[in-house]
Amino acid sequence: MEKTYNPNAIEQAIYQNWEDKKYFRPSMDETKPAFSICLPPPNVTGSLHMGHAFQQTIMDILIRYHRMLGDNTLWQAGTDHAGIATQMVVERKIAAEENKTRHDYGRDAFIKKIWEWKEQSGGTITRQMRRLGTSVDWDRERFTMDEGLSAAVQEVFIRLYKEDLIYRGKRLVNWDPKLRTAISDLEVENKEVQGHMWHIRYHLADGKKTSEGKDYIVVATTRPETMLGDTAVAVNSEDPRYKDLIGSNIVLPLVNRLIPIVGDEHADMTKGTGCVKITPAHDFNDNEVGKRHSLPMINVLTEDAKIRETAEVFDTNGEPSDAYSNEIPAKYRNLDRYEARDVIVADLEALGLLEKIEAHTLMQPYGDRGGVPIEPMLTDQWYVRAGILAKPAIEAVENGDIQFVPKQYENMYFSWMRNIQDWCISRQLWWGHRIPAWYDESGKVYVAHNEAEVREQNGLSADTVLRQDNDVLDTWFSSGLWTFSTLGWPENTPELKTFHPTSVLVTGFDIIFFWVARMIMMTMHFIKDENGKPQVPFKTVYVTGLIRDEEGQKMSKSKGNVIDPLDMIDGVSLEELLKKRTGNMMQPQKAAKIAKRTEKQFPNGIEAHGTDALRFTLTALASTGRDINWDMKRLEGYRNFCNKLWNASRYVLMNVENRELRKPDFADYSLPDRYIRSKLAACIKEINHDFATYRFDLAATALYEFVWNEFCDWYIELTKPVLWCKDDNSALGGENHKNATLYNLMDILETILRLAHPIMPFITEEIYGNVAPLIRSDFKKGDTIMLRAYPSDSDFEYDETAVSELDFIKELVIAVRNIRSEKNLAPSLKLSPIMRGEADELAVIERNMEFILSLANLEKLDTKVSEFPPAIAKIVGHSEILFPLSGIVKKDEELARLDKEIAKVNAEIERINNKLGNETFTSKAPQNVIAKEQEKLDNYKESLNKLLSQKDLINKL
RNA sequence: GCGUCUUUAGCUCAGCUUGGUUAGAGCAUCACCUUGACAUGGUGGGGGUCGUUGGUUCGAGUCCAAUAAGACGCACCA
Repeated sequence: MEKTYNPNAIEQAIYQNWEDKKYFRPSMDETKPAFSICLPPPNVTGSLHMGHAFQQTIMDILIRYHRMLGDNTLWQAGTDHAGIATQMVVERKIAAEENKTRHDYGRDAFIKKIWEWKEQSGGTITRQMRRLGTSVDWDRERFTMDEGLSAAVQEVFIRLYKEDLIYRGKRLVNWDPKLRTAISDLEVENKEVQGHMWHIRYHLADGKKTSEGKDYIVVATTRPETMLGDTAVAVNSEDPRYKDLIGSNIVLPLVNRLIPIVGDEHADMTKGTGCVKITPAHDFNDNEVGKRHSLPMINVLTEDAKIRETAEVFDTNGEPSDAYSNEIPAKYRNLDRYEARDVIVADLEALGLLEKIEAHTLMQPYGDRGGVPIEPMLTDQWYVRAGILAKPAIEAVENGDIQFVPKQYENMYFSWMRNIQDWCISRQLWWGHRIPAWYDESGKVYVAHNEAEVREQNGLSADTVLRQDNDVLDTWFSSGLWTFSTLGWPENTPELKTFHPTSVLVTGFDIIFFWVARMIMMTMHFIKDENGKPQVPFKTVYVTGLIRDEEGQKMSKSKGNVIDPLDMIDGVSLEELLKKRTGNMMQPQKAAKIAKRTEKQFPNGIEAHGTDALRFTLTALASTGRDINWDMKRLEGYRNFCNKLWNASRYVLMNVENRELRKPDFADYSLPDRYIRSKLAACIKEINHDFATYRFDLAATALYEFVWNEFCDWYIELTKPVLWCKDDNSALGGENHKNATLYNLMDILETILRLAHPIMPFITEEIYGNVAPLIRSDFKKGDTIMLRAYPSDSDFEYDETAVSELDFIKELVIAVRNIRSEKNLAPSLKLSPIMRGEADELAVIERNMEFILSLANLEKLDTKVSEFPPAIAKIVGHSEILFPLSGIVKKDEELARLDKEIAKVNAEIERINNKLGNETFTSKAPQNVIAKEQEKLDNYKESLNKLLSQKDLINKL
């Protein structure tokens, strides 16, 4: 093995080997429990970010752990087709390269172009996943537009339609005028913007007056251009100012449309003027008001949010209507919505109808893809009746069939599911699953698998003209089927039977509504067990926090604070990092600031740390449900940990070189041998428990603590006196002892590697290849650690006596080191202290003398002295270690040290005395607590006595 | 407005479920040490009135209430 750990040199070759050998496939051993995870399919246009790295690390730990437990383990992976995102990527590409739009191509040719792009560039993220070491079954990789998955999507659509759970209707949707498609309210991002509130006078018709004698009322709006579509003004029915006007009419300015005043609870007497203009075709609240009062709806906007040539007038049910003229004043036609706003405001002002303009801060909805304000728009769309599907989905979480970790996310789930709205599933895009619906010339709709089936099922002749719906389905519609469509549904495959329901879903909380909720609804509707009971898609939902930057800010391209996980693995130069962060920006004016901050934070770029260090860091920070503020220093620390493990392994291997190990007699194990076996037993138990309870952070800490603080700091040091012992007749000497300790070193190391493998797959595999063949006869060169058994509680025994004896010896060694440091004694100086104390403790010392002399660097440690010279003393256990060093040490200094110790012990004694003297404590506290306090008190008193007599002794010098 | 979460050492975080040693870890910091696995190292040290206030209790970092600051979700936004 190389002297220094160099992850770059090992990781990629190891992964290639794993993948070539198909180790990631499930065993398909039906006698073993099945364990399966579906990877939340990343967007095919995406690249790996810290959130992916985090979640995939967690998933890979679970998968590797269960695979090593012997479970029949499947990690199902793939990508989704990301309708809008992918279409935009390819549109930009053809615009840049060929100066063409998708319309120049035409639908079929454009879709072909997207497939070409997908073949070439769609694999970025899956290539990156391999660098993380993810053990997904690549042979089963799926894409939501695959033939099989598309068949599932079509089948689901048709069945839901036949069950009347899908319908088509003219409804108000969130419309992205840039992308010219409906988007879901979850793709809408509300941003605070500075706007205005315009107060506009609407004159009353027929000479009516308000109670104050005015011939107009005032409405306030932030979107004056929508007034072209007003079909009423609402006032509250209780409002004394206006209730008498209900039923009378308004003359809508600029348009001269006669519209009614209606009484509706939506109008809040305490807000604004109390009068609200009602535009049912362009506002969600107004739309509700319109329905309550059967108001017509007038659409005045085109699909790119310009004022129309002529308005579309519908009745309250969305049927074309001639209740109002469709004319729009000529000067506003074809103006963009914001131009129209300016012109309309100016015209109102000119007419003296603009009462006032106020500055107003409002939350404006933006499309998160297109980046422009969305517009509520009246369009024909397809909907899923989500309320009906939500019911069993809510129950599944209520009754514990599905559990969220951490639990508080269940509240978020419930609050969303209990107010669920019908789900608009149609999108006006070309890339996606085209809706399997056909229309005849009269507009009648037919739903079936294909046009031929439509004709056959409905007895339509060959010359009946049919045209297919132009729209495609929301990407989430297909990813909502992910857990079962990837397993082969609607075919009844063995995989579906074995791996469904899946075991755990690992995802970010931001996706609970988008995806988790829909997956639960869809799965429970379509997948039933042999008793007809709806199956859940997964039993546990593990929700991760967000990875933020070191200041707690969200990582985003626009903030320029993104750290690419691969840059932490491979390293990156400052130049390269600056290029990544400031190149190709939406807001180039921020580039200078970002560059400055980046230069300050990473003056030398980012060093390579390797995948294992990155994974370990993510694991150590994964306490449940908390956001993580990323800390480079922690990554460095865990890279050092990898190096530590690497070098400890080198030490072990160097010592077993050219040596045949044999399983030792138990009697030949040294005290440290038995001690480390006990600590390992505890560590194994802890880590198994932590994995079972999703406390990956605790598992990582336990491993770190054991490897560094027990194995390296103490045990390895304690093997040196045995391995270097020249005297075959000493207590530690001889071939049997050497063999036992070496075997034990290998035994422990081999187990550590298996224990650590799910978290740090590469370094453990690399070292294991060198270690296992020397000690495990069932492991052949070229085998993998991946498929070895995970360490279990029963592999090692916990020996309490060994632990307490070695703890005592550690305490003794630390006491010597302490004195050296306090008294500024050179580490090379060989000391010869003496012991005074209890027979039991002295016996332990005698039995392990060579370990103590070696670790504490002592000439000798006399336990059989009866006359004690003046000395510096330290309390160890119930004994004292004495350093007869009066010549070197100043009397005053030593007295001061003792006084400090005495004061400390006295403070403790007083504290406990107070406690025990408190009658309410002794009468109410449980016996064992009191006994514990009493024991502590006795120990402190014993220490105090020793310190006092020591002080006496020094004083007499 | 409603709800959830967070607040512990200079920094990043455990500990709170189930109240009971002197509140822990990594990094940073200080001193010493190039000893034959490792300077990406070793040894020893310093550093915290656990956001604030009140309550319950013999006893509160831990339970309860209020409050402050921050994050997030939902609703509202004429």
